[in-house]
Amino acid sequence: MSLPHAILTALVEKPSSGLELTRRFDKSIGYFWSATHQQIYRELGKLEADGLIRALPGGQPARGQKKSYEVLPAGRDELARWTAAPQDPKPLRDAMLLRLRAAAVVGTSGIEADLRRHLELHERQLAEYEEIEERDFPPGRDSTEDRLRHLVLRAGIDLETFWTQWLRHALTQFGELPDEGGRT
Amino acid sequence: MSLPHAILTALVEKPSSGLELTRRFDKSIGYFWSATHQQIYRELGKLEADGLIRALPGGQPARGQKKSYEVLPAGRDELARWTAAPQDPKPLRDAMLLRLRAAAVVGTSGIEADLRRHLELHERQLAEYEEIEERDFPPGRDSTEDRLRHLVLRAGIDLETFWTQWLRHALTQFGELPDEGGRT
DNA sequence: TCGTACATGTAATCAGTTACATGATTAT
DNA sequence: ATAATCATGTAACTGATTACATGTACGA
Repeated sequence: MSLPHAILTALVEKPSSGLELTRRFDKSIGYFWSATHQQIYRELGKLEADGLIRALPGGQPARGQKKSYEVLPAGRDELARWTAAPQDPKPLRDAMLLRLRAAAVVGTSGIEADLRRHLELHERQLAEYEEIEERDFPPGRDSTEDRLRHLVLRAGIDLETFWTQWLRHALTQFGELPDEGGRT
Repeated sequence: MSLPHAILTALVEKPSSGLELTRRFDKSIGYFWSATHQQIYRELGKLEADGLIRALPGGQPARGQKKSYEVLPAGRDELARWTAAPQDPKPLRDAMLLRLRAAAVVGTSGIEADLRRHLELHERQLAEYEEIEERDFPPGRDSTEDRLRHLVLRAGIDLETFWTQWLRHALTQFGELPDEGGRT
């Protein structure tokens, strides 16, 4: 149940319309909690009905017209409550690891190309994160808020670093492997 | 759409009943693709209807009676097809990172205790993985199948190592932070 | 007036979770 | 007999994804 809180966080940072939120969920917050515009509009409706946010005054009408929201005190309270409440980490769920486990019994043919492709994708993501770090967190002077945001970005950087290293290591194994590991 | 393939992989490794699969999904395969018994029984029904698996001969009847399944050639083919097919990595979705981002705007009070708790949980998981590595992959002699399974376990170990390090780093930051970062 | 980008939404479907129901087997 | 455990399932709900629908504003 984190999507409403992701939206609240984004709206506290800056009041926005649905489409603006959608764009921000394509980067920034979306780097660790993605959402589509359909999810966002639905959730905005619920949050408004629950009295956690409201449409910015300036009476905008219906369809096709921009409608911006801001967080109400109740919304800020709910966000603070959720942030402090204990939550168990979700167990890992990764399809590539599953595919390698499957490859151990049905053969590895075909998977190597996709490992290479994933390596490229993770390298690209890592480069993007590192650009952001250079741009937004120059060495030396992080404010309190910046320090936390930097910490989150560091997690992204370190995770992408892990994946690129692990994928490179995986690919070295493939040079030594027969193309078919399964008993077909 | 990976659950059926996780089950196929488990059943190729060893024909099993629903409950046996459930137990194996609490460890082993479940370490990177978890599933509850409800999901598993539902999926076993679908896989049987689709002709990818079948109940082991020895005419078992209905409720309360054990019923084991094995993978049919069509199931093995489908698993090989899925393993080789390109799939995009799913974007990261992590509630703890979101909570820290939220903490940057509504204050950090309360979250530190949960960071410590997460650190303990990840340390425990890491220790468990390392035991498995020692027990199942002694240095030197990995077969082809073992090499792939070891690779997957390494990913688990390295990921847990990352989390423990990152959480420790995060906690050092908290010593220097005021309890309230938000403008209440 | 036509196409394109902006902007907000609905509907259907799918995957995962939670709560509950039912029967068989075994030990006390 | 009865309680605990093994074993298989149903039902309801929630969250996420995919496809589609509708309307506005603006430039060519």
